Parts: sequence; C-alpha cells; structure tokens
Amino acid sequence: MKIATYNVNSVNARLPNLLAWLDRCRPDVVLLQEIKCEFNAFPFFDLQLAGYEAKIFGQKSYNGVAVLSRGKIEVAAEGLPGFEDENARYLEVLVDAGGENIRVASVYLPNGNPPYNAPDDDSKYAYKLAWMDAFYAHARKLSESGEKVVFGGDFNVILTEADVYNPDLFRNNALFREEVKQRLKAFEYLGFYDAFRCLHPYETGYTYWDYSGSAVALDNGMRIDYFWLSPAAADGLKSCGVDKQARLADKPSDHAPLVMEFF
DNA sequence: ATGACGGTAGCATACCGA
Repeated sequence: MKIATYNVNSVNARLPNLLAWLDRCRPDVVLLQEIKCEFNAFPFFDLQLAGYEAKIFGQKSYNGVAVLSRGKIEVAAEGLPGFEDENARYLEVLVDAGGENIRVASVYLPNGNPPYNAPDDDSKYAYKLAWMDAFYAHARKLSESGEKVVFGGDFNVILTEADVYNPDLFRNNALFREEVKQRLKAFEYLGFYDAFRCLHPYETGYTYWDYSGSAVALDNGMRIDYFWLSPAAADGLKSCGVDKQARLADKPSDHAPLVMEFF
C-alpha cells in the first residue's frame, strides 16, 4: 500500500500538477493540505476520473484538508475531536488496506508566526500551542487503542537542527521554538514513529522550499511534512521518501509530496 | 529586519504562508 501526503497550496491552482503527479506516482491514498476551497469548489469529478474518491473538510481561501482513496473510505472525524476550531485543519478517515481498516488523518498544523504588520502579536502562536495540545490529547486516546494509525501532513514544525538548511535563521521562528518542538516530541513519545527518519537517519528529507529567490537551487529547505505511525502501522513500514520532482515542475506547490509504502 | 513569491478575495490591495 502506498500513501502520500501533499500540501498542494490550493487544489484548484494545482489541479494539472496534482493529476500529472497522481498518474506518475499512483498512490492508493493521498492526504492533502491547504486545498483552500469549500465542498462546492472541490474538483471531485477530475479526481474521480483519475480513480480517486475524495473526502474533504474544506474552507474558503485558507486551510482545508482532504483524503483521496482508490479504495473504500469512510470519514471518522472532521476537525480535532473536542477542540473548537474556526479552521479546517484535521480530517480523519478509515481506509481499507487489503481487507483491514486503518485509521488515517490528514493534518495541517497552524503556522504560528505573527503577521508582518504585527510582529508582537502572539495570538497565532498561542493558537498553535493550543492546537498541538488538543492534537496530543486525541493522539493519546488513539495510541491506547493499539490499532494501525497513520498521521500525515504539514506539521509546521522543524523538529531538529538537521531538518532545516540554516537553524540559526529560525531560532525565534514559530516552526522551531522550544515549546513547539517539545510538543511534537511529547507526541512522538506516545509511541508514534517518524516514518522518514526511521528509514533515513542521515538524509535531510526536506519537504518545503520557499518560492522566492533560489531556495530550490540552493536546497534551502526544511522538513516539516511528516508521516507518524502507531507501532502496529510502523511494523509494516517499507519505504518513505520525498518526491522532489513534483517541486521542480512548472507552477508547483512550495511543498513536495512525502510518499510512504507499507505492507 | 525585510520581503522575495504565490494563492485568494475580488478589483486595489490586504491577508496568509514558513
């Protein structure tokens, strides 16, 4: 089974790239983030022609998450259970993996940095920390079930110095602050495995490069998209890699897909 | 510290992003 996660930065702006990538990569399940549209503007028909059924938790202009599947799919949760959220950032589904249901969530954590015109406004950072606390609480419940759980998405967290091209530039950034890293580590210590790092302890694994300047050419990237696997799911992990080719296409997203195979 | 660059809403420019 092949699962991918892809922050597309608008599913409609990215539709030609997305369809070409699906045709090349042929994943069974795809987690999308930043679809930036509501239900009535989502390209269900084009994706159905490509072989995918879509479940979406949409939002106009910003955020929005979805899951595409070639097989059976059923929605388990729209939004983090028990957390009042004005934004569409979490969609949990059950998908059929060879006769067995696995729980899969498309996750889009808040960025947390202040607006440029209000650099001292910490409300977005506070929202990020609250979101991560709610995510932890929900993940803890799921971790107790012993089932196969896959969290994938844009976590907006640079976990270690090895996960960014120049750590010193990001010391005070909401993606690299201590409280944020500590929260993702706490989630990890519930027993979730970082699929890419399990298989590639020394590679950079960047999944995001800024649009501006020559970030891609200089490889000024960061690893902020992850697959996290419960022990039962990690047991079958076979491969995990970044599809950088998609980031090199015309009119790309600023993220590259992360692609994982497991038994 | 600032703004590259791209997307959305909506029609000029503000907001968001990492």
